[in-house]
Amino acid sequence: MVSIKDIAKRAGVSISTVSYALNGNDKVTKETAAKILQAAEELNYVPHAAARLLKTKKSNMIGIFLTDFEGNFYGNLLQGVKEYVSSKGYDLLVCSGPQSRRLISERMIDGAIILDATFSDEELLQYANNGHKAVVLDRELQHPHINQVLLDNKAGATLAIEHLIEQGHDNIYAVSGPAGSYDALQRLRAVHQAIERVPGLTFTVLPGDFTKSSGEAAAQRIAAEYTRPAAVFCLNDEMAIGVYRYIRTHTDLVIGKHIHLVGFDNTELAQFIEPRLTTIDYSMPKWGALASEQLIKMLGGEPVENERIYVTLVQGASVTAATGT
Amino acid sequence: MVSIKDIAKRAGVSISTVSYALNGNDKVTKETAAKILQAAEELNYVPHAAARLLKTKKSNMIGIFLTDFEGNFYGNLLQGVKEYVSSKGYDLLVCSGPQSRRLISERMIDGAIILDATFSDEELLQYANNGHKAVVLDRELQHPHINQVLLDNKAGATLAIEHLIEQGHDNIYAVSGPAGSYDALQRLRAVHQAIERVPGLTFTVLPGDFTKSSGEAAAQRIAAEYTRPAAVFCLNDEMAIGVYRYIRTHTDLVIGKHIHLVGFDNTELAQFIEPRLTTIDYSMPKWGALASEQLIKMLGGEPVENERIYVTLVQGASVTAATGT
DNA sequence: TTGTAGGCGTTATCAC
DNA sequence: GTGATAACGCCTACAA
Repeated sequence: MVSIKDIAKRAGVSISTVSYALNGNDKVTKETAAKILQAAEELNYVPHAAARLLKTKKSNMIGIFLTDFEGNFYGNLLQGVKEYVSSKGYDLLVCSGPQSRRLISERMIDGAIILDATFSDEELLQYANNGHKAVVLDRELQHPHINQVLLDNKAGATLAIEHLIEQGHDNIYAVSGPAGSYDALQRLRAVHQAIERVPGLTFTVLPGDFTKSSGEAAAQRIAAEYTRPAAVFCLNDEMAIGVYRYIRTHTDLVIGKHIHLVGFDNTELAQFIEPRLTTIDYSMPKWGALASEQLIKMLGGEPVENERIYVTLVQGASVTAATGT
Repeated sequence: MVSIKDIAKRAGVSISTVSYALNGNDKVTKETAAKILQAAEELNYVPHAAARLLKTKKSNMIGIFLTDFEGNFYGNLLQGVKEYVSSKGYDLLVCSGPQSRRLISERMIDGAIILDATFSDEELLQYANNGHKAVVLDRELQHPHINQVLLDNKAGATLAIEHLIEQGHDNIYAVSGPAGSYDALQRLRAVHQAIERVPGLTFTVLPGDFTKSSGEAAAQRIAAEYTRPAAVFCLNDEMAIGVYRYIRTHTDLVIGKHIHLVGFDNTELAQFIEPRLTTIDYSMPKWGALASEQLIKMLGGEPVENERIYVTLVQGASVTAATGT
């Protein structure tokens, strides 16, 4: 592998001159610089990132940590992150799994974006204490080196429940999320608040874990005890899809008539399914872009405030007005 | 940041002894090793990856390069790769965009998996000539440092067309893929071969680029010239979804009756859409796992052969038998 | 303007 | 068994 030493030899100068020339330092004359650049070109020199990192302590890479690679849930988020960070001269590494965390502690990346419930708060705080910067998308964590960019789960869940109530529904189910999920917890809490505001509702919480199959299980339960139209708020679209699948294949009930359904995330599938799923929408790319903006500001030592991503309700035919009582 | 030097000082030994102890070399006595490990623990030492890499020339990271992060097309592939490589002690970095290529040339990763048409063959060969190992999923490239794991596009496209013909269709369209795509080229070539084998078919190729909107454009064209049932083979599911969307929202034609549709990839959406899309299926995780297996073998200096991923036809109601002539 | 030298955190080769 | 010491490739005062 060719190093600056080789190119120094070929250009007949010292390695420091090469380094200067390569980094565009104007201490070196145009002629020698040209000579050096040419030599570098001829040898097709590429710098060794590790060596530079060792010295400069800056990798110009940022990492985003996801629970897994499944679903196209994250595609737009990643796109948002990538575009922003590369406009700032950073590279993006997408990471998943416990092993890849060494990228943080071993200083391969300059900062991290976390959307991965398998990180514990303690672990993250530990990294922060060791000087690593991060922005978290899935929890609240107070630390000078940690910034938050969170979904407005409360608003979303409230919109969902209020929409069902406005449509005249009074037999309401919520399908919850996995135990460790911050988003699920926030949403469920808001659901309870919205429900309690209106007297006379029948309300049931069914367990769920954000997977299709848990949606199916919930649908089975709902179908089994069906006596009158039910309104179901699944805490994410994935589970709502599970409900669709079960209701359609195992019952004679009809979504949008007997079962009224609301999801959360506005995934691609939600838009294509028939009838279209009523759900909570927000901008994934914006979420990603904002998160990376915050992170890069932190890396530059700028002060940042915690941010929030706003949500809206998109209506589909999966919810219609209740007919009489 | 604490380095082995610090821990050497605290344990009252030399840095080389520390290094030995940390790497589990049995040249050092149990007692000193224990003392050193404890000191490292107390200082909560973490090794600096860049320094190690500089010395050992092994990062234990492999990179997979994708054109973009969109769609959940790659989720299962990535899962397959990740599981395999982490079982072998490697980390996976998911990369996209021109900038991230420096990970290869700057030796941050030990090897690369390429599924990104924006890499040119020349560029890849250049990397290979510089000693970098790669397995390619989207082209044929002969080089001792490059291995191929390709889809059996020919079989897939042939299955698709033959299925349409068997169902009695004789008015056949193919919606092609983007210009640079190896997969698209292979599929289209096989389509032509299958078509030519049967005399008396009406056959039209429509331009496409693997996006939904190009599918919609094709559907528009097909609907405009509609006189009798048409059988359409979209070279991927994404475009087939576009066809659905256009046909459903802009025409009175019915998929599975007037328009018979086949896709390629068996994406999640294809399974949920009504009527279910007939498409070509293959195992994404297996593709990923096989690719990484080949790569890791290459890294270990083992010889490898090019591999192929087999495909099958899955039938949905988007294609039914032609009714009379 | 250019060269010398030291150091970044490791590993590895020697002596002791 | 343990400890100096020289790399690895690059950057950067400081000297010349």
